[in-house]
Amino acid sequence: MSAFTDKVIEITNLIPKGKVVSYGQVALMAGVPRGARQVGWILHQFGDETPWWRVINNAGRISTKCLEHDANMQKEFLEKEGVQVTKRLNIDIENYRWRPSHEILGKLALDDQYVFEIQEKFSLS
DNA sequence: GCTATGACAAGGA
DNA sequence: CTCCTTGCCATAG
Repeated sequence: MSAFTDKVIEITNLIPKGKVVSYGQVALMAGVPRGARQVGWILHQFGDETPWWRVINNAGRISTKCLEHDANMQKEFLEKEGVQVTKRLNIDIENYRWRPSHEILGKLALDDQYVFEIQEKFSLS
């Protein structure tokens, strides 16, 4: 396992119940700003040890294709936690997005400058 | 070391 | 809003 993989799993486990994040956001926090695709790939492999259903794409849509853990299952998991999901698998991501505190970001072995950039990016919109 | 493969993202049609 | 294209980058083979 690489450091990147460890980070992704660690971060995913930090997502609070009832909140969601985008793949790109996880990648950003893991230190690879454009590693969104890898995040999806990793969650597919380690889905049994992470709350993978709290990670969706930035368009607010569920995009899993996995037969073992399909979109309908993810929809039910989220609704059970209080997250509204439409029949078209749409989610108001900005309303449920998890905005990690500076303390949490600091524990991810990231330098302060990087942490600052992340927070600045998510404080917008 | 090189190519193929995505549970993505963003911008254009 | 929905499709399509291009850019991305860690893994697998």
